[in-house]
Amino acid sequence: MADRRPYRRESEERRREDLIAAALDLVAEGGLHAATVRAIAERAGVTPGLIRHYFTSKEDLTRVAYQRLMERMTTDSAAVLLGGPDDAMARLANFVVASVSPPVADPVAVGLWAAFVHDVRRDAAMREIHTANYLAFRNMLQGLIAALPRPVSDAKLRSDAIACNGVIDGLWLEGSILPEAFALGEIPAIALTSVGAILNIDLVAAYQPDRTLP
Amino acid sequence: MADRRPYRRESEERRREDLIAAALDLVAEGGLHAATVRAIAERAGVTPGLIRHYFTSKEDLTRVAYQRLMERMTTDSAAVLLGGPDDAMARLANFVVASVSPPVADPVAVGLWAAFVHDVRRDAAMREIHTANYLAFRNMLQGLIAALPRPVSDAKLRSDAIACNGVIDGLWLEGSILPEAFALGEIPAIALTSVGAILNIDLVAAYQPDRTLP
DNA sequence: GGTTGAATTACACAATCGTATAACAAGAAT
DNA sequence: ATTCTTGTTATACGATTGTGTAATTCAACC
Repeated sequence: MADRRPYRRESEERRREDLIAAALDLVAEGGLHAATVRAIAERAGVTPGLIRHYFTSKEDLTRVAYQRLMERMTTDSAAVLLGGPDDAMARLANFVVASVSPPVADPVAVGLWAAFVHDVRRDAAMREIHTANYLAFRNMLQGLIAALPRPVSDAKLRSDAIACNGVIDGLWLEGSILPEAFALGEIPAIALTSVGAILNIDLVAAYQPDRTLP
Repeated sequence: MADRRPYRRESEERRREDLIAAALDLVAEGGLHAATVRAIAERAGVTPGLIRHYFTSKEDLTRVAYQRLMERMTTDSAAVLLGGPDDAMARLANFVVASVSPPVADPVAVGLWAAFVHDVRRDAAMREIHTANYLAFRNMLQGLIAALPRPVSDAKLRSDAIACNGVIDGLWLEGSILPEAFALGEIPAIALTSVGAILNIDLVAAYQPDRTLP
């Protein structure tokens, strides 16, 4: 008998995590069609058969990977809130800037996200994942807006959140797809001005960049 | 010998157009991976081999199809300007609404557009097509903004255009991907309010819906 | 320290992919 | 009518796809 490939047993969580990460890496690099079962397995350091041991199908893996991606993007945007200033306007300003700056705004991230858009339209499970994460992000934004010292109706609060989310998403998209079309810091500055204009507050003045770094 | 499939000879333009349309249809329906050479040929009513007669490769066909798609989207947005009102604010308002309404804003169109995003990042020719069409749209918007009766600097004009384009794109995206998450007419209304807030004008009042229809 | 269960590898299979090349046939030219 | 050009079909090929199943080997358990 020829020598069989040696291997180590790992926990289910670890293996699933590795496979998900490998899948996302490959989609980011080469699009959905580059994330083949064999390529994912190789990237994760296992053999192709193992994928079907942890996921019922490739479609299953795809769904889980998308969920992980969306989680990560929301988390990265929210990270700036931890340890930041307490002032409501400053918190909102920091959140807005973080949402259109790396690592959230990033060419690779956009390509990654776009790869799943069609599946979201077509697959009900994917759409559910998308809706939940989209609303989570928007509600987080709405919470920040609601904390501002200005009285508004619930209806206005909702449309303000949708509008601000729109600017953020749009600028995130354009700045990420065509980074060379904008000057350094131009997109974050425009984001602050626009969101401020929509909410009728001076967000630019409220912005407090992270000073923990030298 | 068995009967060979009968066929008619067509002009080069007609055949190329049919193949491009078939490719876009299939991408819209089933994503990039559904647009195989065989499926495109069948949809266009020809046999697979003919594709390689009109396009040097499938990649070639893909690029041409993307160019056609982008053209169509810009054209659809601009169509509302023809035969519309002369007032600068009304023209801008109508353009904004058209950009976030069907047929520009549409689940199929978004899926279609997203399918190409990754290729845009990776392929230089695709990126060139994207940049040209993105700037064409933004410049059209900037022209409408510049026509407003308000004095602004060139720099402000540019950032205003980028900001307004951002809101439009973001709302276009969200409204198209999750149409059921918004009330009828909610997205256009928010678009008018937001763009108006950014430019500090009352766009809602300026909006003049098409009255040529009964 | 065997024994056992399950994680992992290995292999096979049918389907489908893009591409290359040769055979045919439709319609214009002569 | 016959020839010629070339648009079009037909067919083949190797590579790659997702998946199903059997063979193995690791690591925990008694």
